[in-house]
Amino acid sequence: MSAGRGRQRRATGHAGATGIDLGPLPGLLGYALRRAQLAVYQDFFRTFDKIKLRPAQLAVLVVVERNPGLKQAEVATALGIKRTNFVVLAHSLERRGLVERRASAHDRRSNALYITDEGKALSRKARQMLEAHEQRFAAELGEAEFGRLVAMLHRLADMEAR
Amino acid sequence: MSAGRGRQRRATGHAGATGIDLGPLPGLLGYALRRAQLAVYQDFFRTFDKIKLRPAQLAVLVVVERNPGLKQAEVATALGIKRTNFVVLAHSLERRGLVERRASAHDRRSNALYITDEGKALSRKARQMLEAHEQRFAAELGEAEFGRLVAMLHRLADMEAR
DNA sequence: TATTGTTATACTCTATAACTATA
DNA sequence: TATAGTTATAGAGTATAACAATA
Repeated sequence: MSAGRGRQRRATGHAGATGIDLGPLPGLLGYALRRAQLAVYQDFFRTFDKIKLRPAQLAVLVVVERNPGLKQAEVATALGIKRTNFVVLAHSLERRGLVERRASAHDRRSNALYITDEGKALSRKARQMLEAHEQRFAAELGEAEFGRLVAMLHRLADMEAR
Repeated sequence: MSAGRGRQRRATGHAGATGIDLGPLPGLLGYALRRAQLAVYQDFFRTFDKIKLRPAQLAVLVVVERNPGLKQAEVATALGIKRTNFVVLAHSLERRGLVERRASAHDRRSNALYITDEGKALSRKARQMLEAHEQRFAAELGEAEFGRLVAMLHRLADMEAR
């Protein structure tokens, strides 16, 4: 019996060593994602503490640098941020002189975003930190596996909902 | 020239199709993790809306079921939750009659946690939903790749900090 | 003294409603 | 009417400090 019993995914015995039975949790994608996300973000915060950049701030800086003149709403939706929450984010970067908001000429409702020279300088610094940050994880898995991991994550993120 | 130029990781062109240049973001582990985490959690919320269980609540239920009599602090640290934040979490499960808190006999400071019959019944329902939830993503990647993904995530999570 | 559970508190992230000024 | 930016607000998740009861 017990022929085609299907999926198993038993406790992978990953970590903790608390002796506590986590049951199916270690085999669950969401649980593994949360643990990895936590570790990677921790490393991000440690790495970028020197220049006080949070992940979302860095993402905005990068997008604005590569796409000068975008409207706030465009940057926001490109990054999956609600435009209402984007306001304070853009404000924080503007206050620090990293990004400029200019009222658009042909549509005076919208703010066009531009990176400043100071923003570009910080972006250069950030790129090096980013490289070191990424490299720590890429080295753990090897470049090839690392690439496959990132690709798989995007594939899951891009799945049709429903 | 350009011989050993090292890491590249250019835009993977994953999604969005907004025409906006995201630069290095799609190649970044943290960015990919955030996108995948979001998608998987969205699916979790949709799936478990019927029984109104959040990820952390389910995790506690599972751990308490498999390890009857654990102290609050033990469950909390096993799941990477601060004991101070665990209080409301345990309370929410107790109010719903899924879990019981009994004062420990030999250490009257601590609460021992036990799953109730109602909790067990919900846990059974949850297991089926969990199976469906997981299967959606496992089917997208295939079981083998899915397993490798989860293993890689735990490996990153278990890396030495520093 | 140290630990367990607890309260209070604060900060971030995310989400919704409603306003304003433009279009 | 619809859209861009904004404000206010509320809910989670996570963090620290401080306290009472107990060890």
